[in-house]
Parts: sequence; structure tokens; C-alpha cells
Amino acid sequence: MLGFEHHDHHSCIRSGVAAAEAHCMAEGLQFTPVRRRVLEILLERHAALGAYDILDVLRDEGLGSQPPVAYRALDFLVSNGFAHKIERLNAFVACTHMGEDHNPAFLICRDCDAVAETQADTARGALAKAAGSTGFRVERLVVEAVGLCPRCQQVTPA
Amino acid sequence: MLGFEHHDHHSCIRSGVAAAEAHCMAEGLQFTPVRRRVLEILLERHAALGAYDILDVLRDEGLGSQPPVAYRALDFLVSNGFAHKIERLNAFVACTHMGEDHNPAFLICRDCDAVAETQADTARGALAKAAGSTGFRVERLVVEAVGLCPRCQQVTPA
DNA sequence: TGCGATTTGTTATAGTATAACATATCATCA
DNA sequence: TGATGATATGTTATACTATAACAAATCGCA
Ligand SMILES: [Zn+2]
Ligand SMILES: [Zn+2]
Ligand SMILES: [Zn+2]
Ligand SMILES: [Zn+2]
Repeated sequence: MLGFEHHDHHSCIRSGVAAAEAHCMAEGLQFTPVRRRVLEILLERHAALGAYDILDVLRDEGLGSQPPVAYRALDFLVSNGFAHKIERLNAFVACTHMGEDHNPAFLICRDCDAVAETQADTARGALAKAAGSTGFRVERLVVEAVGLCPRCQQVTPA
Repeated sequence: MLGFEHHDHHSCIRSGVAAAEAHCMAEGLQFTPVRRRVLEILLERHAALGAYDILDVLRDEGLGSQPPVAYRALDFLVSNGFAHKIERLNAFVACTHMGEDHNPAFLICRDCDAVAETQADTARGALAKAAGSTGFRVERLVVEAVGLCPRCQQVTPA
């Protein structure tokens, strides 16, 4: 899991983009400049970004200035598993398990909005079981934990 | 768990309101007409309702006509555990475990927006463990499963 | 009754997201 | 290569969700 710790962020961006590009190539999807750039922005910041934050960057770079441009790119990235939407924040993050089939769960710091992605396999199993007994069929699962990241626990104890 | 099945809805409304009222009495909280009515509306519909849906009802009944009226009542209900917010839908549902300390999880039908509340204890345990290893401290947990309810599986197979 | 705290009323505005349609680009094949 | 249908982008307008700020009313309690 990619958490709150340090890491080689430069290579993390490069490999993320590369994985997405490879996947698009393989699937015949168009990895257009806007889509690529939005993914890069998400990877660069490594945090939850609102659609309008992303749009601001795109606008500065002349890649688009209206909301639909950002939302469409984000829809593409989310649909193809390159990014996730954090419902709690109305924001988006790059996926840290590009291409792998996984059950993402997110740890969201209520102080600094940092987001870490981890796995929710156990949760999915338990939920699917409970749901199954009522006849409900689970298709997607949103798991978002809100709390304090290690960094903010020092600044804001209690 | 209160699922998608039939139940004595009339008594379900009454007991929900009664439980909230009792809790407010015990805690010295003001269970005002607007707050009571919003809880009743949520219990009556037994579905996820947007703040503006609720506001429409309040307006018809002369209980308030501006967004803050609905949002304040909802904040009160959510803060005190009488209702939950469904992040995925930007909507609210009455709690089905009034007063009990619990880890709610929701089963959301993507077709009819019906919502059932169940328990996410296993998920919470697993998440807290995974999070703990990174130093993250979980305070609240959002678990929302999106899929098809029994009813909609018949109408919309596949 | 008086006073501080809480709740409600109201206006205005901020923030998030999509509908609809015109234009441009891409992918393919005749 | 050049036509063509599909996909993606540009743009305008608007819908939906949520909160800030302040005034007025009400409540809880001394
Ligand atoms: Zn990184
Ligand atoms: Zn933090
Ligand atoms: Zn009921
Ligand atoms: Zn349904």
C-alpha cells in the first residue's frame, strides 16, 4: 500500500502514466493529451483534488477551461481504473494499483486531506456475505476511513 | 438488519421517532418540530432523500423554505446518530439502530436508490488494523456498497 | 422577569456536476 | 486518399448541493 510515507515520487509518476498508457494501448483506448495531463496532475499532487482544482491547472496550461473538460477526463480515468473518486471529499486521486483488479479503500486525513489507498478485500467479503443474505448483489464498494494521518496526529493530538 | 423486505412500517416510524425523542430527553437536546418532522420524513420514505427533497416537504407544510433549515435539521440528526449521510448519493437516511453504537454500512440500489443499513464491524476491524500499521488513526468509517436490490434484479437482470 | 445560549428565518453566494449542441479529431476502410 | 462513422473536445447554459452571515425568535434557567 502506498501510504503517507516518503517514496520515489518521480518514478511513481512516471510508472503510473506508463501503466495507464500501456493499458490504453492494449485496450484500444485513446490516451489523449488532456487525459494524460489530468492523470499526471493527480499523480503529482498525490492528494485528493477537486475537479475545479484540476480545471485551474488545465486552464493555466491552455488545455481546457470549462468544467466538462475536467469532468470528462476524470470520468475516463475513473471508468478505466486509473483514478478513484473520494465520495467523502468530492475529489479524485490517482490509483496506486494501476491495472490490477482490486478493492480500494481510502484513509482520509480530516486535517490535511491527505489520502492513502489500501485494500478492502476483507470488507468486501464480509459485506457481500451480509448483502447476499438479503438478496442484494454488490457490484462496487466504497470504503473510506476518516481520521488523522501520522503527521497530523503530532500537530493535532486528541 | 433492516433490509429490503416488508416490515411493519407504521410501527417502524413510531419507534424511530420515540427512540430519538427519548435520547434527546436524556441528553438534554431539543427535539424541535422541524427536527422531528425531518426525521419522520426520512423514516416514512425509508429511502435516501436529498436535502432539497426534504426541503420541498417542509415548504409544503410551512415548516421552512430555505436550504439552511433542512441542512441544519439534517446536521442535528446526523450528529446525534438519528440519521446517516449517504456520501455516494449526497442524500440522507434514517438510522435503523437508533441509540446503539454501531458501524453502519449501506447497500445502495443503483436502480431505485433504495438503501438498506447493515453492519460493517468486520470491515472496521480489518481497516483499523491495516491503517494502524501506517500510523493512521481511524475515527469514522464510510462503507457503501452499490449494486442491485432483490426487487430490481428481477426487472433489470444482468 | 431577565439574560445568555440555542434555534430558526432569510439573503446571498460558494462549490459540484451535467445537459445539450457545435466542432474537431480519430480510426477504418472503400 | 478521401469518405464516413465514432469518439473526443469546445462552449454555453443550467441544475444540483451546501454554507456563510446576520437578524429575529425561542428556549432554559437563574
Ligand atoms: Zn508518489
Ligand atoms: Zn493529515
Ligand atoms: Zn420502515
Ligand atoms: Zn432497487
